[in-house]
Amino acid sequence: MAAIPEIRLAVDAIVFGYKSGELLVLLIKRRFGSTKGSWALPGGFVLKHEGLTTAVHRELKEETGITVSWMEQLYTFGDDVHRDPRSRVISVAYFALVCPSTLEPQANTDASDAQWFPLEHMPTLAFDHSVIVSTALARLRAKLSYQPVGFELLDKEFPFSDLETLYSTILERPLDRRNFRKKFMTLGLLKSTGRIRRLGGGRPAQLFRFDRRKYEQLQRKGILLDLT
Amino acid sequence: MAAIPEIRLAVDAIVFGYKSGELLVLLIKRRFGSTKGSWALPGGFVLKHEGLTTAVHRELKEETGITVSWMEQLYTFGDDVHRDPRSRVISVAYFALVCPSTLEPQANTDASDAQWFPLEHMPTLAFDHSVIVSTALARLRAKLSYQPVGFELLDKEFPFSDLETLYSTILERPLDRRNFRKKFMTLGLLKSTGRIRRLGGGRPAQLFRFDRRKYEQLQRKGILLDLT
DNA sequence: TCAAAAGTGTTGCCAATACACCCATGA
DNA sequence: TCATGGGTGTATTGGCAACACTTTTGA
Repeated sequence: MAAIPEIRLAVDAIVFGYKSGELLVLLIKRRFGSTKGSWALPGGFVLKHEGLTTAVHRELKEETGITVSWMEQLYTFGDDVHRDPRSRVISVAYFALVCPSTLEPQANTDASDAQWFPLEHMPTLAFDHSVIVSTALARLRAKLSYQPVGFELLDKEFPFSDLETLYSTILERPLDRRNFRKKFMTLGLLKSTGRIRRLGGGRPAQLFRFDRRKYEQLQRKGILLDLT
Repeated sequence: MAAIPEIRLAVDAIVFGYKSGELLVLLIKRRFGSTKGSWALPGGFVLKHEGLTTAVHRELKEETGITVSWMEQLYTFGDDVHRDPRSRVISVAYFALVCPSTLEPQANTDASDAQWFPLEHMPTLAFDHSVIVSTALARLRAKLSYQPVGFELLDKEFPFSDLETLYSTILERPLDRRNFRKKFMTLGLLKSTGRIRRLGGGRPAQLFRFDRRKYEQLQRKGILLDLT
C-alpha cells in the first residue's frame, strides 16, 4: 500500500486545426530513445505536484509553443501493459482545437520539431498513438453534432460558408446549404457582425460570430442541440 | 525522464444497481487510515503488470465480490493534486451496471463492508468520490437515451413496465406509456419470450428480452437510436 | 364488482428533407 | 459578360407529443 508504484503517468494531446478545407493534426518528431525520428503526439510525463490539465498545457507549450482555444479529456489508455515498450506507462489523452491564427509556426520556442499534418497524410505514429488519434476523431465527429465546437476551429469572424465547409469536411459528407444555414440561424447561435469579406471573385460574404452567451443560455435551459 | 514518479495510480468503480424503483450505488466502508469508517467507492491501486480494466475488476471482486454485467471508462480524476490528502493519487473511474440478481449479498467473500445505497440516501463519501458519483450519474442519464444500457439493470426477462419505470426513475420524469412503448417496439429491440408474469392483482404481463443481435445489426448500419 | 396493472390508436404539429435559382462582385 | 462564390423559399413527409379508455386478472 505504501510502496511507490512503478507505473508512469503521461498526458498526450491531440490537437486539431483546420485550414483550407483540411483537418490537421499537430505532431512532433521524437528526439530521443528507440523511437527517435518517428512522429508522435505531443505529451509527456506528469509532474508530482501538477494537475493533469496543467500538465498537458505545459507539455504542449514546451514542445510546440501552442496554446489551444478548447480542450477536453478524451480517454485514458492503459489496458495494454506494453503500449510503451520501455516501461509501464498509462496515458491520459486530451483533445484540443485551435483557431487558424494559431496554426502559424511559433518562432520563439523549442518547437522546431512540431508540424501540422493533414489527417489524410499522417505519417506512421509511435506507440499506440494512431489509435488515440482515431478515438479523438470519432469523438470530434460525434461532438460536432450536439455541441458547437466547430467554432473553435474557425476565426472569430467567419463567413457562413466556412462553417458549412468545416462541417462537411469533418463529417465527410455533403450538406444541403439551405437546410444547414436555416438550422443554425433558427438556433440563434450566430450573430452577424456588420462586416463583410471580399474574396476576389464572387459575391462578398457577411461575417458572423459565434454567440457564446446565447449558447450558455440554451444550455442552462437544458436544450439539446442537433447541429448536423 | 528515468526517475520513478511518485504519483500513484488508482482505479475506482461506480456500480449502479436497480431495485424496486430505486437506483442504487455500491459502496464500501473504509477499514484503514484517516478515512477509516467512512464510505467510499470500491477501488484501489493498479498493479504494475495489470491493465486498467483488469485492475477495476480485480478490486471490485476483492472488495465486494461482485461481477458486473457492463462497464465502461468514465473519466480520469487528477486535476486536484490534493484529492487524496495522503499523497498524489490520480484515479481512473469506471462506471458499471449490474442486474438485480447480483444485488444479493455475496457470502463467500471479503465483502462484509460492501453495501448498496439508494442514490437518494447516500452517506457522505471520502475524497472526491461524491463528485465522481455525480459524473457517473450524469453519464448514465445521457447514455440511456442513445444506447440501450438500461437492460443491463434489469433481469434477462422483464415485463415492459419494468423498462418504463426504470427510465422514468433514472431520468426523473414521467414518460408517456404509449409513446415509450411504441418507440421501443418500432425499433425492434425487444423480442417477446412467450412467457407471462403474474403479480397478484392486475393483468399479467408478457415478458420480453433485449435483442442484442438486432441491436448490433442496427449499430453496424450506423443507425443512431433515440430512446427517450 | 372492484382494484390493480397491462395494453392499445388517432390526430395535430413541427422539424427535417429535397430541391434550383437569383445576387453581388471582380476580372 | 462571365466566372465565382453568396444567399434565399417552398412543398412534402415522417416522427414526436398529446391524449383516455379497454382488458385481464386476483381479491
